Amino acid sequence: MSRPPTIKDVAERADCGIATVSRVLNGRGSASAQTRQKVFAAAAELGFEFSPLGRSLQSNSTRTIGCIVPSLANPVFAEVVQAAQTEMLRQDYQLILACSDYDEGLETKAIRTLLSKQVDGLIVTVSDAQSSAGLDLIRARSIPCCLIYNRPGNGLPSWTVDNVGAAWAVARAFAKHGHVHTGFLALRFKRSDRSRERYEGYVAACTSLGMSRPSLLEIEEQEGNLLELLGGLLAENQNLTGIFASNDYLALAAMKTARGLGKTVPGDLSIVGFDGISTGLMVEPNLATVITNPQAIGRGAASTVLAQLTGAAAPEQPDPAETFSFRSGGSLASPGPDRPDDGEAVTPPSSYQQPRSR
Amino acid sequence: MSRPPTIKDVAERADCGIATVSRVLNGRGSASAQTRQKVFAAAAELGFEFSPLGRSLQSNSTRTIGCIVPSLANPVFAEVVQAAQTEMLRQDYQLILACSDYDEGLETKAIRTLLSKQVDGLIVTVSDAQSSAGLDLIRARSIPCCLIYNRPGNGLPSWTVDNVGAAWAVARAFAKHGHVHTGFLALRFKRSDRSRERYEGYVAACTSLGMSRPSLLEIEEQEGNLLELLGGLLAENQNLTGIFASNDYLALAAMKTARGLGKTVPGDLSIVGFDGISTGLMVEPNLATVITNPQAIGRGAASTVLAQLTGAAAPEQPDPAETFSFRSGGSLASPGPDRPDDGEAVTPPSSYQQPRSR
DNA sequence: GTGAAAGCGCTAACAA
DNA sequence: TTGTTAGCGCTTTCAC
Repeated sequence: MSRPPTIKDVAERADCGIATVSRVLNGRGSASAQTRQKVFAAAAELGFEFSPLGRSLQSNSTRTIGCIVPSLANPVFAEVVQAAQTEMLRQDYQLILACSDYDEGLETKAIRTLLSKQVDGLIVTVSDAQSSAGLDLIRARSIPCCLIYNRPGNGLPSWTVDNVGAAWAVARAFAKHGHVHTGFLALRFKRSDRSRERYEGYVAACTSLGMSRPSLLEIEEQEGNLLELLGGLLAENQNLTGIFASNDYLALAAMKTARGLGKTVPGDLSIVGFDGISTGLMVEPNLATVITNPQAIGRGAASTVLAQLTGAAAPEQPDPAETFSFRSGGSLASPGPDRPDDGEAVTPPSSYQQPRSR
Repeated sequence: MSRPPTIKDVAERADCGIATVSRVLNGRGSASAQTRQKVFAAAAELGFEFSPLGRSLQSNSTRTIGCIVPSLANPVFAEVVQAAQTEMLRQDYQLILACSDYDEGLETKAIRTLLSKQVDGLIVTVSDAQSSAGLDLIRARSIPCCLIYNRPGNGLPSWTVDNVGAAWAVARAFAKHGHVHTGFLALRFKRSDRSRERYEGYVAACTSLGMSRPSLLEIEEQEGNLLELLGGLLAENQNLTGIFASNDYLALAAMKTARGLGKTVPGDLSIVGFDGISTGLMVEPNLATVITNPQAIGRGAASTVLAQLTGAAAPEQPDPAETFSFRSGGSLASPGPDRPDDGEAVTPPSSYQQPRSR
């Protein structure tokens, strides 16, 4: 099979000029019924398709959107990316993916690379939206861009979760169950402004609600020995009756670790996660957590960028209160002797929430 | 900020021809030291970068690889994609992602789209490599392509897991523990040749090992009510003492469901998964499973495609026996009264296996 | 209604 | 050593 036919081949076969082919096939300008016929026939016979390359060079647009997330190993980002990709495809845009591995340097490098690749827009999560060199590059080129999971700002829109509101919901849940001394468990705290936002919101909420200031249980890096590190942390913080983990995976790990230390969950230690990944429902007891909707975020961010490109109206973002809902679960109960949770949701489920599928 | 400078701008500023700029900046051909100096200076001052578009049009290559997987919601694919992306980036290639959602039609459509986008190569998982229309398109254009998780064949290489070997390992583990009546649990069985391969291998192994022919517990589709569907299946198959699930997520769901039916795991029902996702270690009891290495597969597939592009030697694939290892766990024990597993691995861990990170 | 021609940014062949 | 030129596939004036 030789190389794909070009507009020239079609013109030759239809016995007309290339401009005519372009016009006919693009439905622009005029052409006699007969010419149209011939051109369509020729194109069909040759199996002709426009080369996006020639077009891009000409139009200076690639119908391509760059997407940068820290890691697909985090199912939340995996879902976001997939949803974004699906939405772009609907509008005939392609998604170029890059992972920053939670590294600010790689982040900036990836942005630079994608920009030089002439992407028409970007969807990005950075570790710190306020101080990101990469975002500066984007703004300098004034290319459509939408953040995800970052705080909006500096002129860039963002689809995210109301971290502070969610942290308050968690604090209220702990308070309601009579917890006083709780901790906030985070991985790579320094590299994630969303994690910090959750923490700060949580601190504010706890103190406001009359609980003691939550301890910060921080895990720096690698996780080969995540369980060991966690074991150390939990052992050092025996006074805590509850832990709010900055994501579900950590929460599950904490449950596991607590068990390993001979503690019962929720009897000796209550645990609440964040994200609402479906595995949280597979464990015993069920994981209490903050449910978010990565699909809506991915779809929304994609629409936002595409809207800027096409001049369409930007999609409306949901009310912050609708960006999450609290799910109670067996992992949260009153401290002391085991007592099952009453199952009452603190935040009512909203229509924004949708069943997860895989 | 105006549009990025072109080679012409540089030539003007360096007071020379555009060809000279091209030569100097690309390090091809010769140029006097002085000219070189001027060109470099001009390029630097202008912040010039080659436009990949012009280059592509010229060279007929986009430095872009398409990647199609069923879904990123499956952490195995998420890891594969990320690993592939990382490897491509190392060689300055971009990764365009598309998800087929386990739909053969979308699969073909995605392949068609990416081909028309002029990707230089493809990394693909199809639902059935033997009968895929999309793969035919790829072969027709003779574009470098590497399958993942599919059986190699029809001239296309594939990085995958030795599904049959792994199924045998699982069967041997069940046999060793004295199980006779077991079942194979699969989701979307019809749409996944890898799932079928695991099943067929498992059937062969069980019968060879003197166990009864395993039942096929099949779940068609959606999972909104996955747990309910599973409940039904398990209830209908009370005679089984063991279940081999075609992936870990299903395995975890089965554990949950079994508990819901008042069964103990592994006392009343032993469960073995497939994939080795890290969450399997967070549950109680630990999930016995087949550990695979998606990262190696993603990296390998990427290298394989890139090698074809650059003419480098294709990376060597690991011995099939090294593509997986069996991990024993608390979810597998002898049927009857609870008896803890002895923890002995059936397949020795190999250097091919690496710690998962997220 | 239609085609010739310029030009998008680049590389490579060919002259000079 | 260097510049000129001809495309790569396409869109878009602008004459005809």
